Amino acid sequence: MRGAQGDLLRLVAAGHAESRAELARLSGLAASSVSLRVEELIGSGLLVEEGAGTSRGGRRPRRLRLSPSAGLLAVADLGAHHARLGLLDLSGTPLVVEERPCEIADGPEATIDWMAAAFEDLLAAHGPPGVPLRGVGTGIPGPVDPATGRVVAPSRMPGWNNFPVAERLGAHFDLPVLVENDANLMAAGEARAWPKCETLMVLKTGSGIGCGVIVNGALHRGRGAAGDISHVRVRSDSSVTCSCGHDDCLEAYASGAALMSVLNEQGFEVRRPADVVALVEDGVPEATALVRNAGRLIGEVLTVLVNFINPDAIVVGGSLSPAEPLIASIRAAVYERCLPLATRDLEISTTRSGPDAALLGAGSLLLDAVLA
Amino acid sequence: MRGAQGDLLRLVAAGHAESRAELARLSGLAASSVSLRVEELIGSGLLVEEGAGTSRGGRRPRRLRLSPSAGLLAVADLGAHHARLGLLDLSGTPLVVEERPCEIADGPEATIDWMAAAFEDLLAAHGPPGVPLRGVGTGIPGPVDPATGRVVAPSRMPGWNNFPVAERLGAHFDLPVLVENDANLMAAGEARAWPKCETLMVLKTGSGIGCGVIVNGALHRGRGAAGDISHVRVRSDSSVTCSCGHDDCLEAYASGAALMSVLNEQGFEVRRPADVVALVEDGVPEATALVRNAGRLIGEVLTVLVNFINPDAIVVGGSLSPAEPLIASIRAAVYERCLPLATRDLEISTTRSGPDAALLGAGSLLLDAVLA
DNA sequence: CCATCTTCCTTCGAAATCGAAGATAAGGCG
DNA sequence: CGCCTTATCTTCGATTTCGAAGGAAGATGG
Repeated sequence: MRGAQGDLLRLVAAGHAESRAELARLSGLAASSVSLRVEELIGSGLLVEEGAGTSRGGRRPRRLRLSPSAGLLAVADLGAHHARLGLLDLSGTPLVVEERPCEIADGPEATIDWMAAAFEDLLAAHGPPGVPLRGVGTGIPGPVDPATGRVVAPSRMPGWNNFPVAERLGAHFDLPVLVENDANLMAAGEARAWPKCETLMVLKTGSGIGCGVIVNGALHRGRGAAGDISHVRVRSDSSVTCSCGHDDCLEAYASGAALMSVLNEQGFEVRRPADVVALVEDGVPEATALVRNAGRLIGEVLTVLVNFINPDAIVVGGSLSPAEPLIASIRAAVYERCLPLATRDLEISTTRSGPDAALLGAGSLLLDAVLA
Repeated sequence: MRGAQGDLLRLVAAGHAESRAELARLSGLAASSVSLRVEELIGSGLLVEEGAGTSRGGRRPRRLRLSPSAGLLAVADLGAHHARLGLLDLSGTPLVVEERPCEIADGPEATIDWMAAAFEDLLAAHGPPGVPLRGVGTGIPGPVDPATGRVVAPSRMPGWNNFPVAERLGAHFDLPVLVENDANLMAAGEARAWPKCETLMVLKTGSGIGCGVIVNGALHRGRGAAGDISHVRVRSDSSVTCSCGHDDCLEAYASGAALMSVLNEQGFEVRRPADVVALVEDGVPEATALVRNAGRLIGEVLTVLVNFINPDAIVVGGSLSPAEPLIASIRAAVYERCLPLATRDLEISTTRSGPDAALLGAGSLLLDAVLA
């Protein structure tokens, strides 16, 4: 969408503006120009006027929304053994979300082709007739080079190194394509739920430990690995060699995989990070102690980062995040050791967007490409 | 300066554009509009056309510069016992820079009033007649709340806590006033010398350890303390309690003050960080070992941050930075332990802007306020 | 030396944007 | 209920910006 119209559409779609007046304030355009463009957008069927908003002391705003028939986005979040798939409208509202089994170890060609078929499937089953698909996107559990859309040196994705994911996915759909690290997508999704926070750290605690960073309201990608904290050296009595070849990486002590391996050795049967959470909720002391120690280690790493970028909030998500002791010990470590100025208004809490955060984030980022 | 004209002026002043064509490319305006505005700016005496630039295969650009008579900026960089003072033109080029003794421990009122007098002094001696002062700014060796221009909980500035520096300085000059942490100013100054780097970490190694962060080309302030790494816990055999009350802060091992105190105990006479550098250059093994250890500790802290924000470059400045072993051991630690993706094109080197980096940074930031 | 290409800059009618004024639609208050 | 205040949205003439076309000045290459 060209020029001013695209800007307005983006503001509405992203949820930043709901009325002509808000659009004028946020876009910097004159109110009269906004009205003209909005009429055009309504005329072309992309926006709809829907009832009135609440008054702020004067005339009530006429609420604007993206037309449900403006288009659809198909998004996915790949995990090691499952994929979450969803269909969103252009304002990022999910029409349908499903989780399906999917082995990432089957390699990139098979996985991506499977994903494309699943998207077609969802469209046929849940896509309103006549509404066009406008973009596709997926999250990848490994580093992604933002420039090329290739996976770069992933640690747990055999066969994917340097594979041009965006290209392959684009071959199925002649549309804007987004390929992004899963923690980054999660961060982008959470960012919409924390509108007052300009700087945000979003932690994904599952089998691995991922982290996405929002600086100044925008996802910070760096060279594609920004937010990676899993191979930070932690202070520890023992000494463990991580898969990356270095000693005492955070991941080797505090990731879901590390916790599971210890618990399995101790005779518990855990297969997924959620099983660890279940043990903690059942009050199994070994599990609780382990999780608490993981939180302490993660928190100690975060102290450095909190002093450094002064985030407005730290959001903890991922399959391990429901474990209360985890977030409690993260909080304790951060509040104890960070500078007062950095923690004064710092909020540390669990996800506001829930398990679909990454899908919502994919929608949010895709929007920019679709309405460019 | 209102609207489009201000944007163009800023681009020229910041050194991003030198011709109408470049302005058109960078501002997003049409070439014809740029020409119109530039004519107006030349007419009002703010811009001057000065010779021709070098051809890039076609007609040579007509080079634009800020008029030397467009205005002056008075800037300072406060240290514990000295202040650097300078007069810049609006393009950030220094007319004069001086270092004068100044005790920050004399308290804020005395220091700021002294600074105002020194500015008047410089203007009288070096300010071209008829050229107006357009803004004043200063760097402070402690945290500054960007919103209020107050000093917040400084560690080595008795009597300054919560003092409204910007307000007091503004009472002397009815002009835009900038008050900013000194490491942040240094970062802003270096950023101009690293135009291809979007993300930059600038380390100030002197009596203390400061760090400024440039993300996406802009200074990241966070809550005012962003970049603070001096109170990060380091791995160490012994145990030292820092002035902040915690154990084993980086500052307690690797700051110039810490090195000086150890060397003094060993019978060397060192009064300033530069004396430490001199010992190292004289090949005194005790000093070299100490500096190398400091570099290693700093480097280990940086590994976390490099993995996290993936900077394009790390710039080391400050009075300790001429010591070769310091930067060498920082490099060693970072390259050894960071992710390959993060270090692939990472440059780690000493300052490009030299000792005036902070003054140049103050000019750069002040410009935004002056041309707003 | 001359044709051709590239880049830089200007000209001028068309289109978009602005902003002041006013119309419209609420809530608050005596 | 009338009147004031606040806020939203529209109308319309003035201003700014755009973009296509072309002129200016130099590079390139026979």
